[in-house]
Amino acid sequence: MAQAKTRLKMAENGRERLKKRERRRLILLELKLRPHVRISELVRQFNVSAETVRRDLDALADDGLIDRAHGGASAPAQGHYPSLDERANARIAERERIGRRAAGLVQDGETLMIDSGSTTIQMARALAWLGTQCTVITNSIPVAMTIGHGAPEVILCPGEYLPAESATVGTETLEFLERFNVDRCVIGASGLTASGPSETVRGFAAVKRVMLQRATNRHLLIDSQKFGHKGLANVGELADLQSVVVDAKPKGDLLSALDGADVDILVADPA
Amino acid sequence: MAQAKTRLKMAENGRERLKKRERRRLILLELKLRPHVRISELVRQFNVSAETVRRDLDALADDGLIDRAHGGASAPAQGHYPSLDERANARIAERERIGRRAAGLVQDGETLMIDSGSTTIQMARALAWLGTQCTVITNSIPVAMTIGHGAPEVILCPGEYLPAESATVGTETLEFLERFNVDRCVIGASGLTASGPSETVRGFAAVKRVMLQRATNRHLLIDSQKFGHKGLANVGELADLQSVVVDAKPKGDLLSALDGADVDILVADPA
DNA sequence: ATCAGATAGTGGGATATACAACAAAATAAT
DNA sequence: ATTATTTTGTTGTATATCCCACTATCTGAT
Repeated sequence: MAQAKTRLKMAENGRERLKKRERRRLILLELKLRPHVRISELVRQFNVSAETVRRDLDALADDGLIDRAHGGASAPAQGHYPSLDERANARIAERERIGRRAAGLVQDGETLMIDSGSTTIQMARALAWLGTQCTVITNSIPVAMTIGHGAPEVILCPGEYLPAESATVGTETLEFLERFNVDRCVIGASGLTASGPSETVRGFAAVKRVMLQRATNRHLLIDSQKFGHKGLANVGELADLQSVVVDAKPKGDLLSALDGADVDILVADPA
Repeated sequence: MAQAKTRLKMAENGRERLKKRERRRLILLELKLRPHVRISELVRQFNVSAETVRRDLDALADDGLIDRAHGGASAPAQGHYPSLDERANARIAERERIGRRAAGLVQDGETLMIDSGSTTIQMARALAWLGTQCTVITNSIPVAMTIGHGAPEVILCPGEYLPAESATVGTETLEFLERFNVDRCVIGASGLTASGPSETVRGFAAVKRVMLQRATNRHLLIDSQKFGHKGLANVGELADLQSVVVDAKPKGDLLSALDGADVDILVADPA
């Protein structure tokens, strides 16, 4: 009969489609939670043909919202990391060396604070790999998750969650850290000059400062590419550090300043 | 000549293999940076056969270090929840309905506590999608990360990090929660009977209890499959709840007990 | 040096996915 | 109601991946 007239009242807010939109919304939502979805999964989930899902994924990929893969799609690289060309790979290798060197400093039974940052994550991996029996306090979720799979115990700091950095910051973080005294702290930085380490993300400088205050041994992990570079906020002075762990020995001003401040320079073993 | 004996001393600490290990280490490294790698990429990168890469990926997947996909592999869902086998997939639809229903209860400007668990993650997704302007306190890292991409502000609880559940527990968590008073709390549970909700994971029951104490409105999100099931530790009584959000209305004992305790039963809209 | 175990490569058949063109169905517009 | 447009499903073929068994190579140990 003529009952088709009583259809949904969609015309109001525009000429947009519904089913397609809904599917694609769910796909994006799914990829916020899991890094990868397969076409075959989505076919079952939506009860549509594989071609339809394929078209959805292609459309979303064209908009740059997802990364397409054979048989599925994944969330766009979360952190804005440089693609894996030669130099990026090389730098990762150096950070890993730094991390491994720093992890070697940690003894069984120690307590330590670990800062957020890509270099400290590498150290966390090394620490998990070594299986050092220690207790780690961190405001970095990747560090917590990495170490969580290894032997050490992990305590996560509270605070406001920063999605871009996957870490917590703010007064809650600072207050929490101030309740502890640890054997060691390990921090990263955006830059290192003769006047000390500095950081671009503003809330992070305060976290690093508190960690430095609360630890007996204080280490800065930093890539040699950051020598001479200056971030927005100063973390502290060189004298606040006990040692810097680097992939290459600094030169000139920075070297003499480090020597003058009595900071140990630990160069990671090559390869 | 016979000088091959003086080969590289790669194996640092023991009788472990080298080439295979190195490849797999690099694969894991790659997946820390990007969410997905394809077998064809790795074949080019390592100059090995596809079959070898496939074996690497299968081995890593067996160890739970990566998620396998057709043609490649992806990083394990940051904080891997109980694996999503066929049945888990089927229940996702219902959990999402529950989550959406619960998210609809939240008004702009409210403060709320959200528990850990797969159902509450679904609610977090709905909340992020709705863009409700609220402040969320949670001990669940997936919840924090999901909401972090949306409008709401997120405060993460401190505490001991449980890798299996990707959440924090312990006295630090409880103390932290006790410092707040919120408009709403949303908890999950392993089971629900006439004597109240219960939980299997050890430290979680205490967290849920504190959340219930600190909130004006108290909601339990639970899948109808868990009706009648009983976990290890009791979270509280039915009377501690203000409402339960479910995908299907309970029956029998449970229904009358809920009515008797004056608990609202909110059934999620189908489809 | 020889041998045993582990590791990597090769080939073939089975399966899954990609791609393109077209048909069917649903929806919007007239 | 009819047409136009969009969306989805289907079919067929090409390509990629998977899986299995087997062979070749490497490594470490006796």
